[in-house]
Amino acid sequence: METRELRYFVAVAEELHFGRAAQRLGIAQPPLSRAIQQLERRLGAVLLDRTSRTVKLTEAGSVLWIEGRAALEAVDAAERRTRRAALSVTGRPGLALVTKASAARELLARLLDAYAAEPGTVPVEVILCGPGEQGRLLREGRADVALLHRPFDSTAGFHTEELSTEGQVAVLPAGHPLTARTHVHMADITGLPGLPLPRWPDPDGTYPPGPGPQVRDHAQLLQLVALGRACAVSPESCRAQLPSDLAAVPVLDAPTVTTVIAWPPHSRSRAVADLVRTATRLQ
Amino acid sequence: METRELRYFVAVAEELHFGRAAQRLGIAQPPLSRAIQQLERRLGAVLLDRTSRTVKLTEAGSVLWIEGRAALEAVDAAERRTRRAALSVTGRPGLALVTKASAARELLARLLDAYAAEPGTVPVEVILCGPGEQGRLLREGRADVALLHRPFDSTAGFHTEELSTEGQVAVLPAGHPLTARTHVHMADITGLPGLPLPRWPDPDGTYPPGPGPQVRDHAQLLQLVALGRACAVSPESCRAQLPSDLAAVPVLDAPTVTTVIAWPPHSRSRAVADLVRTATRLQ
DNA sequence: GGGTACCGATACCCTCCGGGTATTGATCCG
DNA sequence: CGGATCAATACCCGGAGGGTATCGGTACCC
Repeated sequence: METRELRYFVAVAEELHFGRAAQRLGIAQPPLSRAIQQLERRLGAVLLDRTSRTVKLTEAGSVLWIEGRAALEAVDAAERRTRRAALSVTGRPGLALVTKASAARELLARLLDAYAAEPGTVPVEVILCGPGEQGRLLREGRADVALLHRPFDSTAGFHTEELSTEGQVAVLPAGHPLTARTHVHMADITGLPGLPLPRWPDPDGTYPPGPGPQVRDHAQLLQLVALGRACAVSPESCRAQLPSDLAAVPVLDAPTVTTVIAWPPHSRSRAVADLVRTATRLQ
Repeated sequence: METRELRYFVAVAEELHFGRAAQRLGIAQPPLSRAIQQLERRLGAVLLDRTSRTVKLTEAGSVLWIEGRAALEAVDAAERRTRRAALSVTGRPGLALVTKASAARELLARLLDAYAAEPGTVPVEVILCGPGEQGRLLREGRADVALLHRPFDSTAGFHTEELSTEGQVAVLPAGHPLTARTHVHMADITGLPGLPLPRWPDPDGTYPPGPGPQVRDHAQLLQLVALGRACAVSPESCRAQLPSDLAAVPVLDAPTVTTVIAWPPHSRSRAVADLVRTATRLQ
């Protein structure tokens, strides 16, 4: 199977319309129809149920859609990583590390310092992204390693090593009655009048229904808490970045957050291995 | 990047010889040279250092070799799974489960029974393979789910759920002095005169150096123990399959063995999800 | 040191595959 | 019934991909 055929099929599977799919691919409709027919013949499988009015995926078509998308991602990742590796000979970055913009600031700093101090290391490019995007960047080959936070981020199909675990704290406006307590429980903060927990976007970018304001990153979150419009539950380490108008109280029964370093399972690069080793020896 | 180009490059990267690679690919050498040049031009990266006598991988070439192989595996897996999904409409198997020939016999039986009893299930084809091969079969798309045993099998880049954990026992010829003991430690059995621990093959099929006989599967192992040529450390559940001329003694400090069910991380199939759910609820 | 074997690159030709335009045929809708 | 929509078919063309012959450079050997 050629990647061209796969791209064609994925386009049709997503548009469920040959004309639109062809347009999206930048080709005419007839060659697209032919390519799909040929693919079906070669696979010995009907991928699409089509009348002259509608196009639907068959069982086999659904499988090829999911599996094919993953395969195309792998091909693109291979291409991107190769390009980056080629640049690193002449140009700068040898390794790209991705993490959430708002997390693990101190851990990351220590990691980069420790790694840079090792002999034979390469420059590390740090990519900061929004929550939940690390996995995608890693899969797409835009990064070589990631710092993830369980259970928030999925460790989807990567190798991981645990780096540190921490409890969580409730982040509240300074002066809120609860800030006088030495600790709270989840039950204490889930139903606070006027201070709902915010909603984070799903992986597809939409927000789950519910009360609470929509947030996209940690800065927005803190802003909302400062404004007295929400309260939040965050990993303990966020305390270091907390402005003076916010206060934090440990939440005893909130799930523990584990920071892990993750990388693609087949990675054989010496640089990735070194960085992971450095990270696990940090503590 | 087309899979054809990738296959060509991987062949050259593995042979380090254009002639042999071309032969392996079933084409002539000149078109292969051209294809690689074209790939290098498109990527803007030198992949191979070549003189008229030798061919070596560059840094970027190594990256593309590793990443490209993984990508090709993903493409092949997509193709195979699609073919199987198409067959399952007309023909038999809807789901392929792979496990070691010698392990989890009882657990597997219970799982298959429980799954078959659920509504809306599909036929499950059971594939038995040698130790350490499950991951490969899963990656290649020859199977949809696998039963693995940590820490022996790598859970490489899959999603997993733990099913059960068990201790390990030393398997010895019946009548051996140690069989009188209620338990032993690793130290008791590592240096037994005439009863070395056998050697298992590495993933590449070669055996690590050392004393101990070479074994490829559990049957060979038991055979060797029965012959008084080796002793073994195996998961407790193997006791049920132990012939009368062998005896088992718990090893207190041997690593615990965890049976996990594993599947490709992007799998969206209802059948896989059902099977996993059934498995986790087994206990 | 020249001859030779080896090996990747180049030159050149040819075929067929992938893409384009024009049209058909089927289905739904007013 | 007529028009609109959409996938399939018919037909043509250009170029990408493959083959053969040959070149040019390097190591080896008598």
